[in-house]
Amino acid sequence: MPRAPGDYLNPREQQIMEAVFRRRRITAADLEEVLPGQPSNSTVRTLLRILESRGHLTHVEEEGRFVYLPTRPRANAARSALDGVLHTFFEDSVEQAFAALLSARESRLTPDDLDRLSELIQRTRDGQEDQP
Amino acid sequence: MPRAPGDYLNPREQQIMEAVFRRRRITAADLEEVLPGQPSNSTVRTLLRILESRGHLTHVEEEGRFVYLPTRPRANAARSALDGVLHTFFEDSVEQAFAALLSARESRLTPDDLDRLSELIQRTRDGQEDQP
DNA sequence: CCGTTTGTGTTAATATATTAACACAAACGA
DNA sequence: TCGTTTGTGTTAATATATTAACACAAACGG
Repeated sequence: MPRAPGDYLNPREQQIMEAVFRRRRITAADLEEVLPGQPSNSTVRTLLRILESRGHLTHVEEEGRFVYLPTRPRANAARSALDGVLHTFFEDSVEQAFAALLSARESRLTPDDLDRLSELIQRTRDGQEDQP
Repeated sequence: MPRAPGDYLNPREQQIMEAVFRRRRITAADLEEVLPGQPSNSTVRTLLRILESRGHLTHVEEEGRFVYLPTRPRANAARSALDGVLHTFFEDSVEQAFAALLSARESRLTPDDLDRLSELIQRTRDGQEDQP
């Protein structure tokens, strides 16, 4: 039975959902390698089944084994995750979050990267003109 | 005893840490109002003590009651949270995360907001010139 | 054909999280 | 002064998460 929406995932569930979202799809065997603590294959399959029963995952059968996929659209989940971080740490401010992303990453962002970001903003501005 | 670093928080711990980071500081009475499910004051205090024993919180006494604070520097925690989201959903790409923050928020970001973001990028670029 | 490998479902033991009862101290107002 | 309020610490019952043993099916190689 799915838990109430807005409920938080327990530690193992978090680890699994992150792995699935990162890789888009995952099998029990894959997950066994990914999860810390070297859980048994049996354990991993149980966890996957629980997550499916709670509505977080679904599965398709491929070549005899189960491939698990997130039920939530990826973009949707990504947005929620970002919103959560903004809410907790940045007073829901996109600008503050931007600043954090830029700062101390300076060494990793090339001038070309920055150009692309500027362009992205420009495109956003352009897009707004159509629907003011 | 603190758990291993990198360990995930359980649901209640997540809720509490988010509340503390959002408000910077919190008392048991505050938290009682914030947490879903109307836990008793006794319960809340127990949870806070556990979080302190695990190294996530510390407390100071003010006017006879305990005020709890995160042990981790806020900026540090914020960064980790952002990095986590980037890792799970955006292939560690700042650019992809930017795009997500901009898209579908268009209606909420004013042209002035966008100007400020551009400026932020410009400042980042300027800062880099000093240390190429 | 039969043992090995790799997959599944069922079920249950154990560990951890979650909740709160209870006991006690200090501050406050009648 | 004495009951009430609001805080604390100790302790324990209960619920949930976590782990994996066990049983069985299908595919594969010798």
